[in-house]
Amino acid sequence: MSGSDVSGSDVSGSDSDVSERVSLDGLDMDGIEVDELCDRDDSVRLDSAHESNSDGQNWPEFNLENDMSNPRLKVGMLFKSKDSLKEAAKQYGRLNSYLIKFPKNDLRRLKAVCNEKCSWFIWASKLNPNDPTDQTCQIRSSNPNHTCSKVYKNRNVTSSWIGEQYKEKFIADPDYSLKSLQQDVKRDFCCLVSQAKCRRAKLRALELIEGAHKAQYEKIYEYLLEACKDGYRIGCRRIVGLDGCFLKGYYGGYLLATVGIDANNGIYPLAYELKYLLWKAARASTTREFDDTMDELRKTNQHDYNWLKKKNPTHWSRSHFSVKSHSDMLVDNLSESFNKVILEARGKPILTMMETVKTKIMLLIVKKKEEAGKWKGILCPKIKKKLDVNIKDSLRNWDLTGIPCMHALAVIHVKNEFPETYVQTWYTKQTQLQIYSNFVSPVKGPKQWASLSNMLLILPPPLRRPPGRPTKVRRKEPDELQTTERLSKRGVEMRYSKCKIIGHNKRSCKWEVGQNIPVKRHQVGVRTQQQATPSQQAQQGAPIQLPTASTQIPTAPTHQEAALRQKLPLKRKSTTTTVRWMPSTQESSMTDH
DNA sequence: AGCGGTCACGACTGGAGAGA
DNA sequence: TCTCTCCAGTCGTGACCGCT
Repeated sequence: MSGSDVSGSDVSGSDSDVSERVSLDGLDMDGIEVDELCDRDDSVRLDSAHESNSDGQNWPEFNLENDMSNPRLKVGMLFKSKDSLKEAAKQYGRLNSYLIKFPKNDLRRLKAVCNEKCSWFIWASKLNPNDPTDQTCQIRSSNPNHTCSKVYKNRNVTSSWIGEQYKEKFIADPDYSLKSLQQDVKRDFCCLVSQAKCRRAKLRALELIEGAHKAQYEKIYEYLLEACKDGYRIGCRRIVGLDGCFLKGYYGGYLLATVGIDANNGIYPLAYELKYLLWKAARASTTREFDDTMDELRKTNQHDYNWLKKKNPTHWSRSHFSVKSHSDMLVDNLSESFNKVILEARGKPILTMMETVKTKIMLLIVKKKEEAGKWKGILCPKIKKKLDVNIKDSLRNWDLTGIPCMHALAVIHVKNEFPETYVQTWYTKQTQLQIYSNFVSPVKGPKQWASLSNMLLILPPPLRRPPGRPTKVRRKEPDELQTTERLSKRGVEMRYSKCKIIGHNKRSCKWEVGQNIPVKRHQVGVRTQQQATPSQQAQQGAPIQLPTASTQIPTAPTHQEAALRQKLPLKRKSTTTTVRWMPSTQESSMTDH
């Protein structure tokens, strides 16, 4: 049996009056000459079709994976389910620029048509309607010929479909723009798509590549980084840097990173999570030096002194640090360094982000371990250098850092001993090697993660995203260095380049050029009162005030655009508006009653 | 089985408005 | 200019029903 090939005999806009319509059941539909069809070798009746099938004849079966690149829908063809047939018909329409619709679609049958005027159709029904377990569906009859022209706006070219088609492009080029996507769809599928659709397509593609944001939140419990913790327990000193970095992903928020110090004073990631006088007080290594500096501050700036006095110096001044920490580090540069390392991961869904961070950590651990292996001597190089130039005269520094001060070094030399042996074991090469002896093992696939069904499900933070483009760049404090500088446009006269009129820009242009005609919404059936455009004024006999500087003829809206404007949607509901930029448990709501 | 009709629901979409 | 969110309209879908 060679069924009629619906996709193959594409005669778009053909003048063939004789429809090559084939029906398996031999019914006379719309005046089709059944006898004539029956005389043809390739025409088959439904009765014989069923008989043949029950006799074991093999009808061609549609393969959703292989046949989708060029779906050929033949009469008698079998589909695993009605949905498979629908998808195949849609795909046929997308690839051949036809808008396929399904006016009849119920539990036992499916009819696909092209449009009202086109004679193309497919009729299919369940092979075994009495068997609820068997979803197999067969094309019973069809007309493969189109009597319509092709369409360039296809509803079946959905954002999801575009996203799947162009997934690879987004992998190759993460900065693949919406404009490029729009042009590529137009070129590849002869289909005009809006930018909004392209945007959703991009979201879909990124979701396919990186995983859905919400789905990943639910897996956080099952995702751990044990190796990091082990390394910290073995060799790092009891000091950690805790710092947050701003996330750019869908749910926003902060990543709290906990970073330790390794033997060589380098950063060791544990888990993911004032001016001159201020610095002088912070760097003071003795309480006496600290008190003197604070006195100086009180005399110069009482306000700053009062503010600083309220802070516990054990948290910020070297002079009050516990000697147990074995570190004199004042700032959280280690955390900032870590934030820079993970910069590229911040916009991704949570687990993808953590995986990216983990990969960075794995590489870091291997690199550090290899470096440590090459060191000569018992001390880490940075510490050795520090020891060589240690000119600090405070004994407390030895207590605080574990590295002998200048006086101690002199005594050690007098005693003819090695200064290295007086340095705390925190700084030895052996310690460094121990810290990096653990590897971050690759995480097994999600299917192999231990199920924690007894735990409360983690949901993404409740979030209502306000209109407008979300912030991706952290707002800098006034005293922070601004990366970009722009000349202010305050006081500069605006001029919209198309209508050439001074005093407004594109957005506020009310001429035809700008098309920003104010439309009253929220009035169903009420004709909108618009400001008359020059052409409308002309029609009404009113004098036209054309822009004098204009050399361009404003483009008139198309009929479709005009119709759309007539039917512009209703005004948005002015109900309670909840504005919450950052996820929080406390809902801040702005009500406009 | 083929076909036509109605209706509720919801996915998808375009456009407005906004920030970067 | 680009990108983003939200809103409301459009239209496809599925579940009915009934007639031929």
